[in-house]
Amino acid sequence: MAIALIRKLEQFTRLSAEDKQVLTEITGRGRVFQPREDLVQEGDKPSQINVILSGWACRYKQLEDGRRSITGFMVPGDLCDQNIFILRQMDHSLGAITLVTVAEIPRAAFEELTLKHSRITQALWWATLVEIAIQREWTVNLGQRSAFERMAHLLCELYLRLQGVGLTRENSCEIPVTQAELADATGLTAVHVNRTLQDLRAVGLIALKGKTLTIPNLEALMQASLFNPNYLHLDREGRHLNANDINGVPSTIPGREAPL
Amino acid sequence: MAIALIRKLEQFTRLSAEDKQVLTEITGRGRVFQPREDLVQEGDKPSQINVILSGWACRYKQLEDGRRSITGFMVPGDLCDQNIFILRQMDHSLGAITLVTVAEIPRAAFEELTLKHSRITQALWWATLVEIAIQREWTVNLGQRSAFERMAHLLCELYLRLQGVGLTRENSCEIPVTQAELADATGLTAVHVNRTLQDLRAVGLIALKGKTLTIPNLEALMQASLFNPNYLHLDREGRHLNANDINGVPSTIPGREAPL
DNA sequence: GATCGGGATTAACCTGTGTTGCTTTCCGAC
DNA sequence: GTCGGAAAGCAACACAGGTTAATCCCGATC
Repeated sequence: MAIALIRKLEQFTRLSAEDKQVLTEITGRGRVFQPREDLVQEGDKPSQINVILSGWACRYKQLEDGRRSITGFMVPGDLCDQNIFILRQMDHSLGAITLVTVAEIPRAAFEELTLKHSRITQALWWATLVEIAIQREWTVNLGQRSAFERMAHLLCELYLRLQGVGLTRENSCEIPVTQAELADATGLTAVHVNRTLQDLRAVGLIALKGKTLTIPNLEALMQASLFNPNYLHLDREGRHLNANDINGVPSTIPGREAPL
Repeated sequence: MAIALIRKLEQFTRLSAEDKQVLTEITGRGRVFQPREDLVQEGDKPSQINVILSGWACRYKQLEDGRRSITGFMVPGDLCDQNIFILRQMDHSLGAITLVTVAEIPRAAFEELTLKHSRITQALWWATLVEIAIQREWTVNLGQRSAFERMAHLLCELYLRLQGVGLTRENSCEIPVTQAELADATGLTAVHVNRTLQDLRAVGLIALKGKTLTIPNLEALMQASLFNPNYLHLDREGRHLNANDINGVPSTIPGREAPL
C-alpha cells in the first residue's frame, strides 16, 4: 500500500530496504473515505500526518459566500504538511474526490520516524519543498495564464505527478475529477472549463474520454501552456545511472537536463 | 537588525534571551541590494537562507514570453524556505523592491542553529507553515475573488503582516510597491489596479497617498474582501497573558479567538 | 428496459477586466 | 527651479470568460 509513497520519495533519493520497510509499516492498512467526505476540516486541530495511499483528494477553502477554491490536488503518495500539528487549527479542508485510502500517522510515530531515518527525513523535506513550489506555480497559473494555457498546464502537471508514482501507461492516465472540480481548481466556471477542454481536444493536444486523459504529444502540450517542469524538482542526482528502471519514468522528460 | 525576525517569530512563541542573542548574531550586519536587483535568480543553486532585515522584496517567476508573476511579497523578518538547499536549483527568483538588507545564513550555520535551538526550530517551522498557508490563500485570492475583493484582501494581509513585525502605526503602514508590481501580484493589469484602488478609495475603505496606506476601518476592509485571518496563524498560546506588550499587536484582531 | 440523477455539453447573452494611447503628477538630479 | 523619466491617472473600446438556462448523455437502480 505504501508503494506510491515510496515511488514518490524515490524520485528524490534512493531509499534503503530498511527505509522502505519502515515506510510500509508506518502507513499500515489505511483508512477509507468516501467521495466528498472530508478527511480534515478547516478549524480542526491537526493531530496527525495524512498520506494518500490510493485515490484522489484535494485541499480546498470555502469562502463565506459559498465560493469554493481547490488549492491543490492530492494523488497517491502525497502527504499533507509535515509538522502541521505545530498549528492550532487547520486553515483549510481536505476532501476526498474519489474513494480514498489514507494512512494516518500519529504525531509521535512521525517524529520518531524523522528522528531515526535521516534519508527519509531528507526526502520528506524535498516533498514539502516541491509542494510549496507547486503552490507557487498555481499562483502563476491563475494570475498569468489564459484559460486555455491554464487547463493545459494543469493537465501537464497532473500527468507528470502521476507518472512519478507509476500511475500512467503509454500516454494516458486517469483524472477522476469532474469539470466542476476542475473549475474550482482553475478559477474558471464549469461552463468555460467545458469549452476549454473542447478547444484542447479540437487542436489535438489532448484526448479525454470518460476519466481517461491521453496526451499524444506531451512536448506540444507543455509548449502550449508555457510549462517548465523545473518546479517539480525531478532532477534526482544519479538518476541517469538507471533511468529506465525507476518508476517507469523515462529519462527524457523535457526540460530536465542530465545531472551534472 | 534582527529585530523584525525576532518579532516575527515571537508571534508564534516566546523566545529566551539566548535565543534572541543567537538570532542577532547569525543574521549579522546584512548585505544590501538595490531596488530591482535580484537576490537570487531562477536556476541558481541555493546555498544559503536569506532573511529580510529591512526593505521589501518579492518572489517572482517570469514566463518565457515575458509575463511576470509575483508570487509573494517578503517584508522584514521574512525568510526564504528553510532547507531550500536540498534542491538542485531555484525554480523562481527573489527580487528587491526597495533598498533591501538581507542576512545570508550559510547552510552550515543554519543547520547548527536548528540543531541546538529547538525553540527557534519550532518557530521557523511555524514560519514555513504560515508561508505555505499564505501561498494557498493567494491561490484562493486569484481564483475566486473579484479585482476589488482581491486588492482589498492583499492590503489586509500586508497590513497584518507588517503589524506583526511592528511596522504599522495607528491605522497606517508603508506599502513601497508600484501599481505595476501590484498588478503582477494580483493578476490584474496596471490600469485595472489603478481603477480598483480608486474604487477602494471612493468607498472609503482605504486612503493611499504616496506609499502610505491608511485603513480607517480594518474590520470593514476584511468584510469587503472576505478576509479570514486564520491562515496567518497568529493565535499564539498564552498571548492573552500579555497581549498589550507584544509587538504593538492588539489582542483583538478580528477572527482570533481567545486561546484555550 | 424504464426511470432517475449527476455530469457534460451547448447556446445566447452579458460584464469585468484587458488594451491602447494619451495626459498628468511626482520626484530626484542637476 | 527645471528637466527628464517613472509612476499614476484617465478614457474609449474590445474581448475573454461569466451567467443563465436548457438539453443531452450515461451509468446506476429497480
